[in-house]
Amino acid sequence: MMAEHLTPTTVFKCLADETRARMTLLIAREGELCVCELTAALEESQPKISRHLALLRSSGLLEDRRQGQWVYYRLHPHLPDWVHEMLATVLAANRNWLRPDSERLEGMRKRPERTTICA
Amino acid sequence: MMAEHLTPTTVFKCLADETRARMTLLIAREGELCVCELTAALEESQPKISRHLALLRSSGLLEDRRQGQWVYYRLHPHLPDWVHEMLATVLAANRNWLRPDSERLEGMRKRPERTTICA
DNA sequence: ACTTCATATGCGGCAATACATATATTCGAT
DNA sequence: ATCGAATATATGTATTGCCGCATATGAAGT
Repeated sequence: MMAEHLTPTTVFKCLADETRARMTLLIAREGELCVCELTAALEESQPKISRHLALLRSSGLLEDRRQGQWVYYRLHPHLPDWVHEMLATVLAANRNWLRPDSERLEGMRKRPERTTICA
Repeated sequence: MMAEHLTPTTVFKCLADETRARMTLLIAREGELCVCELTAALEESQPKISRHLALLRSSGLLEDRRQGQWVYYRLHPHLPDWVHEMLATVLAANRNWLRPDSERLEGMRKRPERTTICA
């Protein structure tokens, strides 16, 4: 169910759940995060995190890549500009709201090291 | 249930319904619209429109004002900046998506004339 | 092959939400 | 006072969405 159409409603539905909003903004902020990092940062169960990630992926908002035993999620590269702008705006104005999550992420130990293959 | 906090999730929940997203963007575009104009523009039943407007109002996204027999809705004046920015971004990039609604609005006859009391 | 760690998914239950229809309310005009 | 237009709400029902739990998949190492 790959959505290249990505209507406003679709995007808003994706972000209308607190877990998904926190995940998405954290990913937008960090660039790329794996499931276990999100599980730790949000302090939610792994199945719950995975569930919401699957929804965000199938909606076309996120893209995943597998590296070893980990699966990393990032914003989908073909995301329309307005979605990026929107996320940036929301992120900039709601740093406090996201702070607990980002702090737990910082404090997380044994974070998987990604081999920076990125160009 | 006036929302002074207006978290990202709250705002996104408001816009996660197609009817509400169309209404809100149309109002953001036009400045102010009454129920009958929205009913005509979206081609939806009056109770449906009214219900969604009530939700948007009680969430703090919209404000209403009564003039004669009509009730006009506009974006709530105390809306945080990021919400305005967000709506502007989405609106600018999705004019086509909103076009059918705005065209029906244009083509509507007997639109109530508002006595421009605005400052 | 077996174990371990990371991630994904099927299922049942529960709560939230949306809808259509019908009925109230409120205002302006007669 | 009464009528009609505009808007709101109430009710019953169907749908959707989220969750927890258990289990399945898949990769890496022994």
